[in-house]
Parts: sequence; C-alpha cells; structure tokens
Amino acid sequence: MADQTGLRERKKAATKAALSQATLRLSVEKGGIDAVIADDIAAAAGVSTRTFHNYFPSKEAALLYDFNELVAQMIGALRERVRDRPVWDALRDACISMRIDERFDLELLQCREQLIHGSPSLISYQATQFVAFFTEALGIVAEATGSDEDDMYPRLVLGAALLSMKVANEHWLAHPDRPLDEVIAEAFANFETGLARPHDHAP
Amino acid sequence: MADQTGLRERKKAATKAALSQATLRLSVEKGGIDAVIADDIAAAAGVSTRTFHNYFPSKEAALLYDFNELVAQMIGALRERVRDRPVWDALRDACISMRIDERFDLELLQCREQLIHGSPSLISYQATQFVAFFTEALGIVAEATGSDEDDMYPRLVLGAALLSMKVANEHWLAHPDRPLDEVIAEAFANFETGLARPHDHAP
DNA sequence: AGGAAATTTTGCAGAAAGTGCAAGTTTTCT
DNA sequence: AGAAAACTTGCACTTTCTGCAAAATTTCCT
Repeated sequence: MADQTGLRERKKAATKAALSQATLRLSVEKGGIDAVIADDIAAAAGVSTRTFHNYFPSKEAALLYDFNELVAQMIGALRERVRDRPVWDALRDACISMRIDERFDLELLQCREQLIHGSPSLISYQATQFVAFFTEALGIVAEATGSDEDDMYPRLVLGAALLSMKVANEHWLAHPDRPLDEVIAEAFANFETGLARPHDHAP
Repeated sequence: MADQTGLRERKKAATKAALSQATLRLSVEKGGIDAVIADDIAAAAGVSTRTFHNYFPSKEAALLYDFNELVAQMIGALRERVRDRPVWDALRDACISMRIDERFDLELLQCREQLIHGSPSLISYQATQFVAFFTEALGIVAEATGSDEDDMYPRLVLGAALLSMKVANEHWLAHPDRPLDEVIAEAFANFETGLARPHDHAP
C-alpha cells in the first residue's frame, strides 16, 4: 500500500498520517471529536480544509484511519485460513493474527476507545465500516461452510466471531494484564460448548 | 405513552406520526433517505422545517421512530423475564415476545429493511440506538447472571442473543414462509450446543 | 365565556459538514 | 526544459441542525 515509489506518494502518505494524528490529538485535547472542527484539523496538519476533505470524507474517517487499514487486512487473513481449517478456527486464528497488542500502543488504543465510547458520531462511523466488513467476510464464510449466503448459519458464526473479538478487545483494554491472544481465545471458547452456562476461564 | 388526554397531546402524536410516515413515503419514492431533504418531509407533513427538527433530531430518527419504540419496550420485557428463568431463555423469550410479525405490516418491514440496507446514514443511526440499548440491557444481564459488568460473559450472551434476533429477523423478512418465532428459536438454538457445526433446523 | 399562563410553532441567523468546479502548484516523465 | 499528470486550494453552494425570540395555539382558572 505505502509503496516507496516517488516523492508524491511519500508526501501523500505523510499528509494522510498527519491529518489522522492531528485528529486524534485535537480530539483528546478537547475531550471528544465533536468539539473539533475540520478547519482545526486541517490547520494543525498544515493543509487547507478542502484538502482535508480530499483525504477523508469526515473527521471520523480520519480518526479511525489505521483501524480501517487493519480491518481490511483481516479479510486477507481470513481468506487464507479458511482453506486449511474449520471456519470457526479460521475466524479465531484470523482475529488473533491481527496482533493488535503488538501493532499499536496500548495507551493509544485506550485513548481511542474512550473517544469512541463517548461519541455517537464515531460509533456511527464504525458501524458503517463494520457492516461493509461483515458483508465481505460473509461471502468467505458462506463459501467455506458450503452454505447459501442467506442461510442463518454463516451470519451467526461470523457474528459470534466478531462479537468475541470485540468483547475480548474491550476487556483487554480495560484489563491489560493477560495477553490479548489468550483473552480472544477465551471469548471464542464461550461459543464452543454452548452458551447456557458461563465458560470457565483460566485463572 | 399516547395518553388520550387533551387536544394538544393528540395533535402532537399526530404530527409525529405524520412526519414519520412522510419520511418513509418520500424515502421510498425517491429510492433512499439520502435523496430526501428535511424541508420536503416537513412540507409533506404540513409543518415548518424547524418544527420537524423539534420532533426529530434527524431524518433517520423520523424514519425509525416506531422501531425505536419497540426497542424501548424490549428492555421492559427482558427485565420481567430474567426474574423467573435463566438469562438465555429470558433473552429468547423477550425477543419472541416483541411479535414484530403481528405488530407491523410485512411489506412495511421489508421496505424499511431495503432502505436501511442501502443507506449508510440509516445504518449509522441504528447502530447508535443499538449501542444505547445494549448498554442498558447489559446491566440487566449482568445482574441476572451475577457477574461483573466488565466480565466478558454477559456481553457475549447479550451479544449472541441480539445477533440471533437480528439474523432471524433478516432471514424471516427474506423468507416469510415460516412463523417468525420459530425462526428466532432456531437462531437461538445454534448457540445452545456449540457453534462448531451447523445446527439442524426443522424441515 | 374571557383572559392569563403554559406550550407549541415558526422564521431567522448562524455554525459546521461536505461536494463540485476551476484555477493555481507541484511532481513526474520524456 | 517543458509538457502532462496529479495534487492543492479557494470559492460557492447545499444541507443538517441548534439557539433565540416573536407569534399562534391550547389549556386552565374564575
């Protein structure tokens, strides 16, 4: 994606990163993305407001830029894994393979979680991205399970997996004392033997 | 809610309903809520644009007005049921008790589903409502299971239940040949014995 | 019924997001 | 260097949504 080609490409990448970072910084400073206006972000990154909107359709997109990158990668990770193991395992392994804990700074993640939690506009934006992701992943899952796309099963499996990942992530951000992959595995395990009773978790 | 008190109350309810219906009608006519502007909705309902925004914060809220009413009722339904049965059963029964199939016209639901599916702004809005609902329901589930609110289990159970309901609803809208409660029960059943293999469903 | 009080409607002004367009800059390529 | 391609910018414009104060309407009390 970030090909080390010409100066132009590098500049563009730098601008995009600067805009994204500026959005985060300003949002934290002002205690919420809604208190930040596009003009300020553009100014902070040293470009015009119009240019900001050339790079991102909204403040929300700017703030969650690298998160979206990550989500995009997960499609690939999933596609690889469904070839040589059961869907459920493929989903779990794909989630774990994202290595969010290694790729991002814990504080940054917590910070962003805070912002998302407190802002309807960010929740909204994320939901839209989620739906797009779900739709794409659904095709993979449906094919892997040999089911029709409007069967309930692939949707339930995929939904449960993404729910596990989301819940595990949130939990880990609040209690970063255990490794993330372990927490993800534990969340997934809850679906493996029936949900009726709480699943025992490792001490 | 719709107390048959004075004229004023009745007029307000009528206006609100008129605005909501006008939003739906115009959205269908123009093939998407994004093609409809607030001015048109207000005009169609015979009030000023400002008044439209007195009733609803957005077009999306107007379109999904009665859906939100329903979601609000589900909190009550759930709270009742967690008292005398296991959480999972309470969740399933609460979902079924909504009787969406009886309370709404099938065509209207399909119509709205179509609109939501094709509009990021509606997806966004619904997500925000969903998060609010999830948060409130989580308190109930956590208490009922005797777990802490930041344990993963209550979130997973609640998430799985709402996922089941959503998937069942979508499936039923696309294939309304079986009764909705049966479809919901089937979706829930997938989580009762482990997700590893597709759950057999009644022929 | 009549009039005061409470509530609702409405228009206006204004902030902010987001988009199209055309002109000005910068990078690339030959 | 110089033409071509790509990027940036300013400007005008549409739309959403909010605050405020003036009108209009409903309710309530006597």
